[in-house]
Amino acid sequence: MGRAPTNTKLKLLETAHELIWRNSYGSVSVDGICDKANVKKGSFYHYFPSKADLAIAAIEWWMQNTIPYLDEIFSPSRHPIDRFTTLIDFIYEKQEDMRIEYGHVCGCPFISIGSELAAQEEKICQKIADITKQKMSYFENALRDMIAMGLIDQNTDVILKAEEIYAFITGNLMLARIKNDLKFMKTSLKPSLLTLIGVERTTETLNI
Amino acid sequence: MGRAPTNTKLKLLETAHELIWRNSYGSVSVDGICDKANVKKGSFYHYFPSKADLAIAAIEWWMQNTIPYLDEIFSPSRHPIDRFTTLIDFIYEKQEDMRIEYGHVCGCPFISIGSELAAQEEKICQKIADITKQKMSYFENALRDMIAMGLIDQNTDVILKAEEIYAFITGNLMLARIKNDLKFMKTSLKPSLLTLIGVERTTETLNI
DNA sequence: AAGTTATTTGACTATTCAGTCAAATTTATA
DNA sequence: TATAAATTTGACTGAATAGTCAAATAACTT
Repeated sequence: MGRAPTNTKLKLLETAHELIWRNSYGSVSVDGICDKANVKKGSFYHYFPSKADLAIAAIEWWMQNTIPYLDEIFSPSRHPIDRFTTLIDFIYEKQEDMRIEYGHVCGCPFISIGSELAAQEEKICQKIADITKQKMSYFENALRDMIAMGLIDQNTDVILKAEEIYAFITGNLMLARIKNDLKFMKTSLKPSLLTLIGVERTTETLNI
Repeated sequence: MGRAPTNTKLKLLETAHELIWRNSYGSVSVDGICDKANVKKGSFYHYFPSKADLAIAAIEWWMQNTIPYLDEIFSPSRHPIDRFTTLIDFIYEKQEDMRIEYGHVCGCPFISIGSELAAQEEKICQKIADITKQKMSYFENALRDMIAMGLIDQNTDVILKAEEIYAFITGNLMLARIKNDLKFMKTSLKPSLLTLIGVERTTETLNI
């Protein structure tokens, strides 16, 4: 009984996420999203009570989308140093793809939107804070393995170190977006990150 | 002959900068800026050809405002490690003041606005890239002194290291804004930054 | 085919937005 | 006091904005 669900909601999520990531929350209108998604405005408000709610849903959807990749990259079967270097490769490739397709480095959608709406949308901040914690837990997990393997200082505070790593990568993504330039990310981010983590030079140059 | 200049332009710069820093470029309207500055819209467009031009001028004005502080903090008469620790103190205090006054951690205005307008306003990106370079030159200068004093590895690439430092601080400011939380910045940023720079533990714990 | 339900439509508000402009006003100089 | 020049004003435009809603439609079940 009743009509089957359509893919309209998903189309809206995808379109909104892409437009907001490339541009900004403030510069993307509901009309613009609807046009690009070939959806009428009435349908939009059938699925989402407001523009802000769509943005939150799009972020949530994107994170769910990302988790399988993180699970693979941070697989316990992978050498912990390799997890971080693979993460950097993954981030770089995505950024480079988008730069080629859209003509602009796009950075991290969570951080860009979070910063833009930090003072306006409490809910969005909470959501992004949750995502941040979730991502850092991957780092913490890898750092614990590194301690167990004697790769880094036994007294490393993994919570703190994970936050440092996250801030470092975040900062690099922001600067890459503003400068529209992936040079640093391509050539220097990986060794810089390993130094930050505290991996010994000898291990680092083994190119694991 | 003719009428003397007034402080209207400055009032607009100050007001725009404060509102955009606290909120975002997209969420602040010309009307909002004019109301808060007690200036009529006609006057606004007498001084600035567009909203985007005001934003650029406000950023430029704020950087000019900041330079004397940077000059003092990075004075060659100061111990180079002390320059960085003083910078962190300076940043933290400003952020804490704003958090108390406005109820929200505000982060770095240059980076927030730059990220928001990265895909829309070429001019603003160029301006912020210039500011970034200018700030990093303070770091490079201090790093060279540190090499000369034997405080860090003689083979340190100061250009690269300055970029790392800038990204690290930037990332921390972004996360502080999104989480509305200065804990990490208050207690951990300083030691983390010194580790990133590569200062020996012994020197670090001297609390210079 | 009839009934049920979610989905889609398009026309509709009311507000806010950036930007315009000619006229009025202020303040300085000569 | 007359003149000159920058400054200020307020009313205006036209477009874009987020959001509403009743009616139409599509697709599924029985």
